[in-house]
Amino acid sequence: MTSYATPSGRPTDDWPTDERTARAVQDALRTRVVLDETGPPPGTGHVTGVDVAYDDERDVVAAAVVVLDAATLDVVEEATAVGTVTFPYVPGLLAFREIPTVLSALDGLRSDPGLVVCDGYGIAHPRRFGLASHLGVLTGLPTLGVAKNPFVFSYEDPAARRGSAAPLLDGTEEVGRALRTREGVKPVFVSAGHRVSLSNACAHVLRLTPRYRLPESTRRADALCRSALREVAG
DNA sequence: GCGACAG
DNA sequence: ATCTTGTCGC
Repeated sequence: MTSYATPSGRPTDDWPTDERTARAVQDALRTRVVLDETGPPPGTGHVTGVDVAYDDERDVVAAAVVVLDAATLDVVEEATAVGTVTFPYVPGLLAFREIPTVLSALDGLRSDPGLVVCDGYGIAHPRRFGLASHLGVLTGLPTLGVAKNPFVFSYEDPAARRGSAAPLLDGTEEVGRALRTREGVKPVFVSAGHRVSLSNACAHVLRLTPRYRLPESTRRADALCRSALREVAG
């Protein structure tokens, strides 16, 4: 079993607790993001969904990882982990709130995660180092981000049919893509995390959304982390 | 200076 | 993220 919670960014010891340090960590690790790889072929191997749920009253956080067969979208394996919230929600620093517990959940897997699909952004980030990129650099796994909101970026509404896309822009730079996963429904916002190209990231997301707006991987992980949270809290 | 701002 | 009733639709 591979251990993810121990490498360069341990979730306990050298994990930032203040914003100043957290931004410095992002600036230091962003140089390790790999963008010149195409990533695993869509529809092959495993695709793992990751999500986290909170109980702010008790500072409890529950993470879930669900491994799917990329071809059939059948569940191959699941794992959860419960931890303590050690970082507040600060736009741009989401990774420091979620990653420690996610790494613990990944440690509970026996299967190869394959491509990891995160709830949030990859390089579509003020410092080009969002949650998905951060998780990718710490684990070495290929990752991509799927967000439900455009964050600080702009975009023009893509055509109504499923599969249509429009650039997600930071000024004139394309940092991701607004991708229509369901006809006439608000698009999702996809960005490359680590070791995956933007176009392949979109191809993966389309394969993961045969029926709903959000990827099957994140829907599965969302349901799992919520039930995991209920088992330890309210 | 003030507001906006992934989850 | 989370707090929450009813309601429209397959």
